[in-house]
Amino acid sequence: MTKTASQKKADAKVQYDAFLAACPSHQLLSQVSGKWVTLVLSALGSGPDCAGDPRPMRYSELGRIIAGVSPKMLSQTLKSLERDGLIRRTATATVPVTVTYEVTDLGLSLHHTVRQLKIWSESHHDQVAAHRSRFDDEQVEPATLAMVTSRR
Amino acid sequence: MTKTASQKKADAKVQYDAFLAACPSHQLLSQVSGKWVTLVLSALGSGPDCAGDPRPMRYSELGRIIAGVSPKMLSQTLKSLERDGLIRRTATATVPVTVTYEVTDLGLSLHHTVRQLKIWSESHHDQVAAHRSRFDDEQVEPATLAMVTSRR
DNA sequence: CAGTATCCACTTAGATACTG
DNA sequence: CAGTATCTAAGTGGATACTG
Repeated sequence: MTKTASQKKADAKVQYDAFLAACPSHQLLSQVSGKWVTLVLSALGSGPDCAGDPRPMRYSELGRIIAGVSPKMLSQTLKSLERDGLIRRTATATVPVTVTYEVTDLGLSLHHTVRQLKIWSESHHDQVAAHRSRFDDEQVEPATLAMVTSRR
Repeated sequence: MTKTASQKKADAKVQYDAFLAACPSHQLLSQVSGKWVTLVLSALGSGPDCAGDPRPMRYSELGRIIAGVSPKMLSQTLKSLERDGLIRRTATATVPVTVTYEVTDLGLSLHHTVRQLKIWSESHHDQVAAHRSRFDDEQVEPATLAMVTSRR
């Protein structure tokens, strides 16, 4: 039995998904674009004020600085960063236990790379916003006309 | 009536979400990390083989090159990129109509910035993978012990 | 203090069918 | 050719309560 067109398509998709999943840059991108990853990385990499030097911080300190993060997301984010060797976790056996996190050299180098993206976005933000509002204005015109004529 | 603790917390969260939503670099990051954005951008910015020069391409050509993309996601991605001024859409009134897309200067500059990230990920991929497998091995040890003892 | 466990709501993407 | 419309499935984040 020969393959149908939809089977071939499905095969191609699987191949492609495998490729995407194996692609290092896509892995990185989806990792880095997690809602809290960059916040943790920049807190740890640039200090609490995001403008200083790298400094180890405790779990609860991160939770305080990164407003709105839930314990779940914080530990999830920290764990995945630690897993990838971007941050280092240190537990000291006091009572209660003290845990600190700090960026590794690897994490710091990623942080610097991501900063470049940040710089791009800040310096081109105006242009993007301008394009966006102009685009939206153009799109709305026909729609509003339709709305006005159809309304009542 | 004074605010309860949970109300204050909710307020803080709203404030924070508004801040995040307004933050240009986070907007960019979530935009760029969309599954198809980088693929479209690199197809348009580096040609079909991802190693050439920028060249205008047609809707169906993009659909063919970017394996696995549905028409819905392709047009959605193209539209948002056009909205932000990163690509330009040109329709020629032939029968049937011909539409081409090409990167703008703005889009090209973003493409180059993202390439830096790609380069980072490719040159550090080994390190990350090494950390990851070592981390996973360490974590599995106690779990396997539990599994072995509990199994049957 | 430093998390884990659970449940729920919501966004997103994919398949599919249809249109100017 | 170049899309749009609709429905559904799945992954993700959030709130909350609990634990060593």
